[in-house]
Amino acid sequence: MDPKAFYVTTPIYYVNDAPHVGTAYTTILADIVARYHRAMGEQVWFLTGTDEHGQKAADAAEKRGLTPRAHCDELSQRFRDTWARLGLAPDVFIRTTEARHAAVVQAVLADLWARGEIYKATYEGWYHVSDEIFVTEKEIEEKKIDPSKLKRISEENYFFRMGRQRDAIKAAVTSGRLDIRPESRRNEVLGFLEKDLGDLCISRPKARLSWGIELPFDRDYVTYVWFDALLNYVTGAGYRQDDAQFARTWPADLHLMGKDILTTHSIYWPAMLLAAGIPLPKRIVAHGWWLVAGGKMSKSVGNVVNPLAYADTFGVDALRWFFAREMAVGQDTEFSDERFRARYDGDLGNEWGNLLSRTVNMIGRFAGGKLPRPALALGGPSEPRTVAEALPKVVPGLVDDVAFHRIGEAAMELLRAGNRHVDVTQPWKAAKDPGKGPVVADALYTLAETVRIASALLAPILPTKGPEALRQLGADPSLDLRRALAWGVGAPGTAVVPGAVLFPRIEAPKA
RNA sequence: GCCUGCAUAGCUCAGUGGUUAGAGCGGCGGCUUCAUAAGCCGUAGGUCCGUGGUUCAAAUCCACGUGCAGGCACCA
Repeated sequence: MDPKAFYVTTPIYYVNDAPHVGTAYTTILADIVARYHRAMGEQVWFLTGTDEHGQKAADAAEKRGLTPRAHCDELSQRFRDTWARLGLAPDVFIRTTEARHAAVVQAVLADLWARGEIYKATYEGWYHVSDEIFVTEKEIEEKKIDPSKLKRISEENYFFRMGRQRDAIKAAVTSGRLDIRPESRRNEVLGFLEKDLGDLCISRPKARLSWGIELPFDRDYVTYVWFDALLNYVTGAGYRQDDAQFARTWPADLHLMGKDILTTHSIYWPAMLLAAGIPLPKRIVAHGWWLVAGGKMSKSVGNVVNPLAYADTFGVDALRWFFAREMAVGQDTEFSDERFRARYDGDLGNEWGNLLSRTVNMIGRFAGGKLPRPALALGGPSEPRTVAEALPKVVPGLVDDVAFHRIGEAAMELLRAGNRHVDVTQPWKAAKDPGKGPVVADALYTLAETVRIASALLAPILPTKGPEALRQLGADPSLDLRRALAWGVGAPGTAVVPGAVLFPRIEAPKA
């Protein structure tokens, strides 16, 4: 049997929101996760996609004079185009409007209905007549809705017995079988589970909303959001379509998402899976928001960051680096032009790109363009070597923790040690002294290994620039990361390939 | 209203009882030229939110207060 693949997901994004910094961040994060696991020799299955049913999509389509299908085709394509532009390579881009997904949703619903996990009941509440939606008392108060627009009505609907699953979910979270991170979010979920867990309304009468997946046991209704959207994670893994694929993909190893939809994923989704008899995902990680000037980005304030503009100006790799390096997953973090430039110029240009330049150049000038054979074994002891040799022990754990800011910091620490080593050894001076050939060889070998290892380590975050740096050093970009991290892999005699400056200074004033 | 978390250098943060509290960035001074006006060295800068307590010893544990963030308050 094929080995289990590492299965990482983003949420499927609602088509009526255009791709923005939040969705771009989540998707890039998932791509980085996928690349690290691939770099370490694992099979990977990376899913993203679009959520396309529901009132907003139907309304928007009607306004444009399009069928919902045509409207969604167009908006879904916008996400695909954006991800392609950002160089993201999901293994599957799922759409909730795919026929195979409807089949999965209906099969699960039919099964739950047959086993009494779904029942019909009456919902009574305030209905907003012109908006054609039910509103809560909280919403009425907060949005100061005009009472004359509200009507008290009751409606028959179908409910999923979510409350039954409370203890099982709690047990899964407490035991760590369902690992929710960061810990503060896990506590939040456990707090939520302390109280009674209600059942979940999962339907809408077609008379009110027809753009959805029909309930298999009542053709007058479609299912509402939860089963429709969440089951994509199993559809995309081959559930009820390809048993072999499902077996090597599910359970998901990592559901990534913004903190806004944590409850949905850590309560509703596990409840659905438990009721359906499908194993739970292993881990849920909720990340924070990108803030601007200390506050949330908002369209009305006009302070929304367009990540594509940064990718266009500085390159996709630079955007990925900023996302990975600047935000500790789980915390809110500020996105500013100043910080972006500091990361680009400081980390990428000065520490990494510049060290690559000076190393390749010195090998060209003082070693005939080939990686010299060190006099001392592996170039002798040195600070960069000490730093590098600690990496294999910590990197896998950092990947597992989705702690890419720490991986970035570790790479920078290595590069800083490399830059110091240049000053300590001063190869350009030693090269003038015929008796110091061994010193030059050791220094240049040490520097080349330093940059090679840092570049290999960073390649999953910067999938263009990392391999480019490795090629300039004559190293193999396809080498397994665990192997590439080993000091001494660089073979004496390897020709360096001087190339373009890795991160040229960009003078554009604003992205 | 209830619950949780956080509060450390100008900025972002590390530091979960034990010598003069650390890093990166930024500031200031110097050195250097292999390199992308890059690099290196040195240096300044902190009542570790406040008050009280536990302890031989507290940024670190406890209580209260203040501030900020978040969750819940029967959101189909």
